[in-house]
Amino acid sequence: MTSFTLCERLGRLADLTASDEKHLDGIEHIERTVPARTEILDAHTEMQYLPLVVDGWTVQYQLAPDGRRTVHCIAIPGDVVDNPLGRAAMATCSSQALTEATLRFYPIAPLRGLIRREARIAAAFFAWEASYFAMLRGRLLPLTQFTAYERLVHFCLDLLARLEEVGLAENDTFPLPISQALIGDYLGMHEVHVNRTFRRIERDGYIERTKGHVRVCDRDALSAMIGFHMLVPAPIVD
Amino acid sequence: MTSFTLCERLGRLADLTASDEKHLDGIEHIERTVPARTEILDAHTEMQYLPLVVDGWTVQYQLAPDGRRTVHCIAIPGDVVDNPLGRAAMATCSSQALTEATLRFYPIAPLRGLIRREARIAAAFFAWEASYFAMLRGRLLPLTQFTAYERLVHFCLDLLARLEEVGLAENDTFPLPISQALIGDYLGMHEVHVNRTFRRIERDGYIERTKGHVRVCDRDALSAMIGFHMLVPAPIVD
DNA sequence: CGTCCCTTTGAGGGCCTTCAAACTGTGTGG
DNA sequence: CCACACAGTTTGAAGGCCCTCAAAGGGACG
Repeated sequence: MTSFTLCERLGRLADLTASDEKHLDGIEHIERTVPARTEILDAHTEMQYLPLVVDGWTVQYQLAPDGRRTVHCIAIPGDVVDNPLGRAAMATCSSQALTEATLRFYPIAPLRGLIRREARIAAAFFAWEASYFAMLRGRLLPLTQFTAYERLVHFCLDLLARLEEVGLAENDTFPLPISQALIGDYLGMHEVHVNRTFRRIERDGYIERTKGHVRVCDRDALSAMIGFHMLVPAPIVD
Repeated sequence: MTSFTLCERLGRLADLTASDEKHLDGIEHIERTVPARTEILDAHTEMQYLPLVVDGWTVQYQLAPDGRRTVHCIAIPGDVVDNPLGRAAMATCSSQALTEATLRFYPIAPLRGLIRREARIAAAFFAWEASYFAMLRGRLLPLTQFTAYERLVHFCLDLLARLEEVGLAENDTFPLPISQALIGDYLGMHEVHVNRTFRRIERDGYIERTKGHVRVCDRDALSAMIGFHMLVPAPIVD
């Protein structure tokens, strides 16, 4: 369930013809497994490949000149680390592996060619970008209006839903192999406050935390608390 | 300079053939001018049209169940209010006109057909979506790490650059026909604090405010203050 | 001239940050 | 096998940025 090829991933976003699939599968790609903390992308360098996460977690982050950091995206299997195909190939963020991670790197040049020639492939990339756009928009209300407590609740529900979708979470339990400092940079709050707030949510009986995992005890109550159903992007249909 | 058709707008994002342009120009659209405060979109209703702003300002916002509001996008001429083509047609946000505004509404069904059949048109929509994605990502560092002062500085520089690009700002001066409450909901701060912070920036000599307009006095100093050049999305090239 | 929307200013309080340090678990080398 | 380094978690105390509540002032409009 977690081993996507680019063709399979795009096939979920648009109806590809057999010819499209042949084109996509014909692209030579590089598969590589790297240990945790490996740098995958450097900001301000030219991207040669589209990096697709097959296994493990990666993060995309941006640094301010003074060292402050924001996390653009926490990528799980099935996600692209960064997609340069719709814009200049210069990487706008840095990225590194959070766990041991396996990635597939697809060369950009032939993909650009396919997008120019094959409408369904271009449409699939369009839909893919739209889904990432929707995901990012879903963070605006939490980031601008929610309290730390609510932001963290939203974070848990969102990650649980995303991981369930690729078969990496069940029984309301999901792995969380990342530090609280990173969660802080993702949600715009400080490491120390992430910790205090997490413990408060746990003390309130809404979640349980064990080593590297979180169990959501009362999903309905948490969803109602933050109106989660209203924040989830609509599924892609035609 | 501010009167875009959809075809012209897409043509800036990909190389369209004469045939593509004919297809796009062949789509019957509705042009409508509405007074300020007119509702343009309602969340949770089906979108039938792609709304392109030709003149005036519009805003896209989302409400939390308890009434808190976040502004997803401040749309200026050349922007789409919301693009449902890459996803389900259900509107995810509401939208209204901030000033008197002229919009062109392009029916969705024929556009979906074109995207499925014409690769360059699909590619242009992909690039368009990618540019909105990049714009949204550019707000993450301000929203999560910047102080209110820095966020407001970023807001001014960003809006100035966007308006210059469509010929609606010059001499470091741009129109700002929106309330401080709305700016607050865009930047995740309260109306009152927007006001205090704006006046502080003005007192510090960085900007001047006159009725409905802002002049950036020391653009270089402000850009350096927040590392603005590092936050601007890269231009679209092939 | 009154209403409405928006801006502006003041005072007080709370959420979150900042600084600091102790604690835990893991891997490494002597 | 222990000492040590290192990364991450946890807790405490103090302070500041921003929020909240409140109200006055200004401009547009009927």
